Amino acid sequence: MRPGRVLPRSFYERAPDVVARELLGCVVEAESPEGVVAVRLVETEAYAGPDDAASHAWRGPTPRTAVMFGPPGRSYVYFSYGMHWALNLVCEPQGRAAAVLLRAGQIVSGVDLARTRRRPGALEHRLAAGPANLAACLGLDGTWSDRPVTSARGALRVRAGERPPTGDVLTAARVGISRAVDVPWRFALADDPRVSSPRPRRPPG
DNA sequence: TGCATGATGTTCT
DNA sequence: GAACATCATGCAC
Repeated sequence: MRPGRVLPRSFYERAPDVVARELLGCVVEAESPEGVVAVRLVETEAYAGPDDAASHAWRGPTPRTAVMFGPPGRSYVYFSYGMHWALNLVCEPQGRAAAVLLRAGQIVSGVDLARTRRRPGALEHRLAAGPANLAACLGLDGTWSDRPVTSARGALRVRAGERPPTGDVLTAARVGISRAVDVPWRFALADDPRVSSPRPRRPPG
């Protein structure tokens, strides 16, 4: 796969559902002293600001969520359930909170390193299935939060990928939340085994 | 194949 | 004190 250009800040300066959908097929790269792991995204979710009851930013900025209110094109890495990290990309102009949660992807580079960070015998299509697994493959923790992802020289960056056909993008309700459960802001590539469960279905028609 | 459960820190009520 | 943008395991069917 020919590596695409690093996505510019303007890409993220839009509504989170638009960014989430267009991120499918793009490649996230995390570079550390151990090496580089690259993941082609197959599943994302959009989260908005104070209007979205499922969003961390719903009740306004806190020390944890301040990043979401900052400039777009930066990382928001949060710790959840006492043991997992998850990677988000901040969207919308500065002052408006929104982010895209990266839920699952295909390892396209650094598979061995990713497997070392997960489980020795892990199957490829399970390595980065789920937001915590994805972050683990990339070797992320809280120190990776609030970093730009728009610089080709940065340790964390996102490259343009092959745009999937519109008919291959599934839309569904978000997973693992208890508020605003009907908002269809989960996006995934159809028929990709790495999409975390429950698998979304093709829209009717 | 599918559900109940434990691990465990940060945030909010 | 409870909830939470989770995952792997174990056991029932």
